[in-house]
Amino acid sequence: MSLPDSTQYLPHIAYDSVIFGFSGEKLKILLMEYHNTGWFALPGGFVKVSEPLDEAVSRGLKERTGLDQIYLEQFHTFGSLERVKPDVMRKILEAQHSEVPEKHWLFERFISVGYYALIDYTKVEPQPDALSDSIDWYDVDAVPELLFDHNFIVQKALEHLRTHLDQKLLSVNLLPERFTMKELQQVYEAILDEKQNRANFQRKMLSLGILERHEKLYSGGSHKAPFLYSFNSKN
Amino acid sequence: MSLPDSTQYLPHIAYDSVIFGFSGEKLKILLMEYHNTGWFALPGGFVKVSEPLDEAVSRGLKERTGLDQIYLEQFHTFGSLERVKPDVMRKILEAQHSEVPEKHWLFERFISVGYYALIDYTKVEPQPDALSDSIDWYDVDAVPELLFDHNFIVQKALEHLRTHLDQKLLSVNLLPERFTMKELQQVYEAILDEKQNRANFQRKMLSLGILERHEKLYSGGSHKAPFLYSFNSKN
DNA sequence: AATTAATGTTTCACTATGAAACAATAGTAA
DNA sequence: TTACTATTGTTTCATAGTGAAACATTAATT
Repeated sequence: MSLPDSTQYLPHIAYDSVIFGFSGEKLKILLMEYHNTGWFALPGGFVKVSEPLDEAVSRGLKERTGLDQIYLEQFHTFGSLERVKPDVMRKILEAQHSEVPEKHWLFERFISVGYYALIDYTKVEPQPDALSDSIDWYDVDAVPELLFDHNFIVQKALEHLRTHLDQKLLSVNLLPERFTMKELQQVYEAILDEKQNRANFQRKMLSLGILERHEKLYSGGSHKAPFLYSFNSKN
Repeated sequence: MSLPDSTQYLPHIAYDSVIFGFSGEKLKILLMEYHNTGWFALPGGFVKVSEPLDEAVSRGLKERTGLDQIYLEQFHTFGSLERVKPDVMRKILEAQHSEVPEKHWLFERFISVGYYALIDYTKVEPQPDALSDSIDWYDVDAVPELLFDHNFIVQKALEHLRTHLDQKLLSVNLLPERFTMKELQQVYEAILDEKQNRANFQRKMLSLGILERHEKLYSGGSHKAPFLYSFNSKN
């Protein structure tokens, strides 16, 4: 495999994406592990010379998750000098390329635009990219040490997600088409990292007028069966 | 005057700043007018090769306003293709340089990071930069047509400011050290673009526990004198 | 001393919210 | 059939917050 071509991409500009999913219990993010290094990092990429920034991120996300039409939000752009670590980048390339030149555009300074994505965990088959061994889900409360400033980026993404959870009804994107009230509450609790009162949560959600109630879900348990809901597409 | 040097700055990366001030009645922003073109744009600039992004913006702001230690917030990064207009950039340069080369780094595609600043209107003597004739205050509800996507950038900055007004107590930065409750209310009304109820506004502000009450301000009017307040520095 | 205009405060109805109790129900077991 | 259990759906009640209006205070003027 050859090194990425410097003429195809804008130099100095990258993006990193924090891809959130909900396992049914915990909030998780996708992390990559680089070949032969044991190093973890966020999935990211570069912007083609004639490609909108947003589209570059969508493209990368599609490659990594197979999903199209994902909920994507830009939250911050990272441009400190501490994040510049050409040696690390060199080691990553050397771990799988026999011939790495002295100078290369990937060793220069990058300013990175942070995006987060919310996806239906059940629909994804994570795909590693050329540089990485594996890509997998990790609990947000057990993220390993990441390269560059990526732990900081994850933290910022979480903050942004929390503060905008309500106004944007973000939970839509983390659940399957139909879900129970309990599942919805669990998403909220996972994101906000705090318990919600069951009765009040239900009242609040129903009062928003964005939920449509469907048939009951008979799970086989010896207790009342919950209704299934979907988000009202009119909103 | 010579053209800016391509080796000194990161190519393809710019910033634009929406600088808000409060006149005592209206919310205003600083706009530049380019030499010999009649064109208006946001003040912006480029990032030096070894300079943190945030610092580049602070530096530009200091040059434009003379102020240090300004409240600055990054709100969005703009990377569409529509914003790429090399012809416009060429005309701006040609309007004051006799010799403009066919190729120049300023004519290439730029991704721009948007910041907004909140400053004390009374403390500023706006300073034009090399490319601009003048820099002046304009009411946010009467912004002229701007170059590139700058009208869109202003709109996004306003949205961000509005949604974060309360949580970050942003009004601090738009007022002088001591101010009346009425002035504080006027800042809120100017930013939110809607009237606030006087009694409730006062109650809410006082209940936050962030205001310190000082002596009264005797303006000479034949009516009760208002107290002066300052923001409690403990917060 | 009366008047005026702006500011400071209180009241009251109404809504929102947190905690708890109550009601309904799908399955299990007697 | 009938109790029993676990979970979900709903109601109640006390409390806090909010919007609109009225009331109270006061600096200057007449």
